[in-house]
Amino acid sequence: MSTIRAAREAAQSLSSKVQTALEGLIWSGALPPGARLNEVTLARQLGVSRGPVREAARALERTGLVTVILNRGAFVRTLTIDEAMQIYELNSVLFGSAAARLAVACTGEQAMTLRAVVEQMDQRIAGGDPEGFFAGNIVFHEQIMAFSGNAAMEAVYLDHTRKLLLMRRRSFDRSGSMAEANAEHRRLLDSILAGDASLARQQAEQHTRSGRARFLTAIAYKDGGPRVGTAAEKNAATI
Amino acid sequence: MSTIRAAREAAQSLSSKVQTALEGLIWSGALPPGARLNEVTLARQLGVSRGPVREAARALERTGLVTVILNRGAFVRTLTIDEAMQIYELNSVLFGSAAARLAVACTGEQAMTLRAVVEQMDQRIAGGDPEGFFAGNIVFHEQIMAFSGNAAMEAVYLDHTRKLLLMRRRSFDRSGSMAEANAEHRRLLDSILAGDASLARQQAEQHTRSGRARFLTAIAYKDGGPRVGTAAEKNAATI
DNA sequence: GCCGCCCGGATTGTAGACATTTTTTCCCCG
DNA sequence: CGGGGAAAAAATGTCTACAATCCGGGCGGC
Repeated sequence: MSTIRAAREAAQSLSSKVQTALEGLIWSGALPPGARLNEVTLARQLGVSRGPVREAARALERTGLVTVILNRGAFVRTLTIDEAMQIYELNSVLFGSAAARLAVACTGEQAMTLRAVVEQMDQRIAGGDPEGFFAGNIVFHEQIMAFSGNAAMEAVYLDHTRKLLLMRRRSFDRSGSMAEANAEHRRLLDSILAGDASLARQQAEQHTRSGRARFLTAIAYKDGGPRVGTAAEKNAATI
Repeated sequence: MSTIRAAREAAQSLSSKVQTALEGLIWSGALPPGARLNEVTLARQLGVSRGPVREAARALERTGLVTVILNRGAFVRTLTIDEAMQIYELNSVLFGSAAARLAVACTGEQAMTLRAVVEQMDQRIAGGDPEGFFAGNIVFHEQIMAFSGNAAMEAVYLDHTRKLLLMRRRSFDRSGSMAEANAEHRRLLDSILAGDASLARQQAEQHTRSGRARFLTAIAYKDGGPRVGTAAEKNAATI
């Protein structure tokens, strides 16, 4: 029956598979920000026709990964710092709301799950596994959103976090950031378990802001610093 | 040059026009919730090929108006009461955040605009123009979201409000609701102009909850009441 | 020497045709 | 007379072909 499940999952439309492939190409940098998605080239590379490629591109447009211009095609979206800041603010509100909700309605099982994730992240920090920590970090936030019980909020959070993830991976290069972030996770979890909704909301929002700060620091390191400051005119610098 | 502008606006892809047409069909009830979007029929009716219809349907899927199932097509989405409640909660958080932000950063021009909208709604209530009030109500909320200066939040709010609008129009059938809602608008605007972010957030959230209550009342009237209560098992009743 | 114009190549937008899946219908069997 | 199953019909998924549009290079005029 495992084969049945496999066959069932394999039976998704070509567009979906193409969409996943395109996400991978964007992720890996093979399609850098600003690049145009040439329909015939991509179709040939992926061994499909232009139709599925077009549908996948339009789907990616709705998720915000690309923008399409009439008669000119789809371009990999370049997120400005301003847009990233706005997404952080949005995520802050959503994550804070979810934490507050969870503080008054957290089950024992959920608490154990969250504790386990935090423990695991600590181990991965100690073991020098930044990729593992990164994955655990995502799980922690997504679990809290999922446990909050509002599917609409969760979907919005996931959508926007994915956009940020396109560039955020580098934010945790320094091990100090990871320990700092996980300490915040632990404090937030304590507040939730204590049932203090107001404190949990505040800590969740603060944690998101800290993540934003870590992200900006990483950007500054990467780009050499001065640019972030000088480009403040429009903050149009792509990341 | 007016002709140039007109030509420029007319020069949008067929998919966009088809999408608008489909939204209209769903809006008007010609495509009731649960109905399947027959590609060849719609294509024939609209005088285009299946391609644009498909693209429009996929676009509508991302906006949440339809859901598409592999090999079965696109169906007009049926929003459950649970989902509507979750969207109200999400909107409450977003609207509250925007109001709080606006309370500390509202310009004089923005204040005048909002005041004018509220005045206009009052006039339309007095003039017995529920459709006009309904439009003004949307403008008021969207203006606050726009003035808050976070495009990401605004986009999320608009997207989800549009889903609710599919059914919310009937919520204001009783004139008492309109007066009540506009009184809340006025109080919220006063808080914003007073610069009290905390109060503005609270009033904005409260206003959204009131809107949810008005909506539930309208639903109860429409469906005869008992169903909402008994269907609480899964709240799967479509609206 | 520079600007504007025109034309060819390339690319996207749309239409129509074929393949695959789903749904419906109808017949046969119990 | 009701239910199961197979075949036909219909609908979607995908592919190929054609039309409209946009970008870059070269030419002529000022």
